[in-house]
Amino acid sequence: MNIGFASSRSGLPKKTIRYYEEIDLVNPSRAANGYRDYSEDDIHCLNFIHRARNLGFSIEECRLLLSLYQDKNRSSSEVKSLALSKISSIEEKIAELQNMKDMLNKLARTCHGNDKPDCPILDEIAGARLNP
Amino acid sequence: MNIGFASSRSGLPKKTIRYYEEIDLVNPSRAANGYRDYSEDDIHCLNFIHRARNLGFSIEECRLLLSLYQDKNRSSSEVKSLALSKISSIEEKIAELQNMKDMLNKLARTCHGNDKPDCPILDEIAGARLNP
DNA sequence: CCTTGACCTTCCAGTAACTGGAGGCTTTAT
DNA sequence: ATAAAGCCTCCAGTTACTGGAAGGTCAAGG
Repeated sequence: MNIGFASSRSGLPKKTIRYYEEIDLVNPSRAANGYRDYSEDDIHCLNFIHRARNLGFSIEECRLLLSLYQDKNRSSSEVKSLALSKISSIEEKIAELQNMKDMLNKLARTCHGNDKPDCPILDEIAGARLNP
Repeated sequence: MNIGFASSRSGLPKKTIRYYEEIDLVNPSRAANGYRDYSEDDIHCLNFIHRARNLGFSIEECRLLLSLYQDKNRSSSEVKSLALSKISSIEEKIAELQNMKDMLNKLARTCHGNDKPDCPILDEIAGARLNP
């Protein structure tokens, strides 16, 4: 099946699917006219990648997951540790964003938000007296 | 003062400071020998940007904040609304990450993590039966 | 005066993961 | 026959830097 169909079957944009071929992630065969020709297996891989990306795995992690997925001798612990380390890096990101949010909230609360130039937000950013 | 000093005064890498000049964010004057020569005002701007970046503002948002900061006729509401919209986009990101984390946790809990190939994580990614 | 090392300069390339567009085939439908 | 839709490749741009090469400048020591 050609790329448009592969795109609707996988939910990935055509551009992205071509990109995945360029980086050697999913390599479809080619039809006589030069069009990409995706097999059911290829679609399966695209779906797999799509879901792993939604779980926050990077492309390189997806490549690894895919190779584990296709390796009948894999150990599940390898996959689990990848998942766990991904969880902790997500937790770090959340904490960092939470910090930003708290600080911005603190700033926004003190700002009147009127048409006067007087702005505690800018003052604080300029002076870095967020936590005196 | 030259770039090394500006770097230690602002806490930004020299490369980053040069980049900020390249994109017209902070334009120092030049000494006779061609070296960049940062004024106190320039340092102040660099610090301002450094802190705004840490609060999660993009470069373009920093540019705007900086121009507001230097505009004596600004209205504080403009700054406040920027802060508020940043807060809500941070909240969105947090929610998304929280979702990823929950799903990964759900997956990791069901995986034995031993040396057998049997892996519910991969099975779920492959089949997308996360929320049946 | 010369050298050494620490500065500084510019320019080019690379990162992650796509996305958009130009220019040009092929297929399908009317 | 022709128009629209779909496909192809290649190039450039996105964000915010980061690393490195090749080379100029400056201060200290011998």
